[in-house]
Amino acid sequence: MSALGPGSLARMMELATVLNFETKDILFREGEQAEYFYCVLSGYVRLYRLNRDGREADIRICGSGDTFAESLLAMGESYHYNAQAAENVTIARFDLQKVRLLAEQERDIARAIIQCLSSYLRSTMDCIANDRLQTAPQRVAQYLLDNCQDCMGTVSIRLPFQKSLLAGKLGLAPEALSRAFSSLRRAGVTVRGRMIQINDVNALKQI
Amino acid sequence: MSALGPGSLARMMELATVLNFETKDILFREGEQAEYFYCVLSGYVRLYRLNRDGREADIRICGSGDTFAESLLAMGESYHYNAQAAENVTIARFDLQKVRLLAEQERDIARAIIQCLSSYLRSTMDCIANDRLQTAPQRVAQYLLDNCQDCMGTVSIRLPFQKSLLAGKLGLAPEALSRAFSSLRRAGVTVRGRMIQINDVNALKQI
DNA sequence: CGTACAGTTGAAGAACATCAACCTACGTGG
DNA sequence: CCACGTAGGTTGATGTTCTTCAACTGTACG
Repeated sequence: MSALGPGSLARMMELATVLNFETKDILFREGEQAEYFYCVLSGYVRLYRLNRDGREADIRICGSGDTFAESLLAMGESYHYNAQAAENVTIARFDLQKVRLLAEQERDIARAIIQCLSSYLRSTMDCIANDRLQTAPQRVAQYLLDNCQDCMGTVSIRLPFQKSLLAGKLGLAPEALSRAFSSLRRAGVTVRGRMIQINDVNALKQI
Repeated sequence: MSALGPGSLARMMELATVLNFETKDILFREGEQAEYFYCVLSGYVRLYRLNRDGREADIRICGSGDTFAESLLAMGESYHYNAQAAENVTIARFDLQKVRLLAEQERDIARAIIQCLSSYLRSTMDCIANDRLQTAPQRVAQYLLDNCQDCMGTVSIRLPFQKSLLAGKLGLAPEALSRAFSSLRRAGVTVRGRMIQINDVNALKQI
């Protein structure tokens, strides 16, 4: 949105419907007819898939400012994952068909879509590489490092969501995340609820 | 390309440089200044990342018609993975900066980029879900099913590349792929070199 | 004070990686 | 024509990593 000119911005805002969902509400399911794409305004939304046995795997955790199901602007008939509110959330919903038409007319909207898709493609590819290269403690260490701004000496971080959600985001069972945290204690990471203190950022980088 | 009008197509072709690489040649490395994006014309290109110990993990295997590094059209300064020829390949190379300008002018080029990014984003998200939900035999079974067209009764498939490349694509060590194939024998899958015979497609779907 | 939920810990097992040996198929040079 | 070397693939043995299940702990909230 921040990349749009005033005219396009206004026309996008006209198409937006703002909605609230409560924790664990399902926004849509895999296979459903896709009519909208979404932008998170507050809270977190979990995108996940099921296997035949009903086991769930998170694909992405969307926070405020993130969009999802945008890739259906180009191709879509139906959603290919489930979306669930991880907590009480506010989202903006856009009619896919109308945005498609708008993107044909307005260059800056098309450009914003390209930016957005590129950025998600990149982070999704990063996710594959991390899953395949890193162990659980390494993934957690990287998450912490990615989420501390200044990144020097001693830092404190507050997790923005539940640990079980972080576990899913990192492709781990909640127990594995817990064990990863406790194995990071020897690297100077102290966990108290959602507060995480890192004694030495450089030590963490060595993990 | 097939979605472009004649004018845009011609202007894109003007920007293309066709190049050949031999097996194991490196097209570019992670962190290098990005000047081009690529389209595979024949052969296969392996996109991969390294961890600190030098272990490699494949992110994507690109065959003919696939593009890569297109996400840099929106954002890029440098490549964020390595690209290596998995066999003798022919590729077309496009100057990123020039295509950026062209995409600003020509709507159909912007639309084609959106299509392309959407499709890769979708398949990359599928890859994450598969990695997290499926075991090695299941991934192999799904690969086989995805690559048999008619998909009824008995089918034969010829792998388009080496098994070690398939292993990397599926996020497995070569030994794990070999074991997965041998565990699929009881589901009626016979492997002889690159030829794979599936006795009963429906049985494979149950895996 | 009791209930519910998030998180931790322990024990067991599954799945995969790694290392090493071996087994082809193929091409080369004597 | 045969010995040899190489590269791709298989198989076995072993260890690591993570999942799963279960019991338990802490904490927030009515």
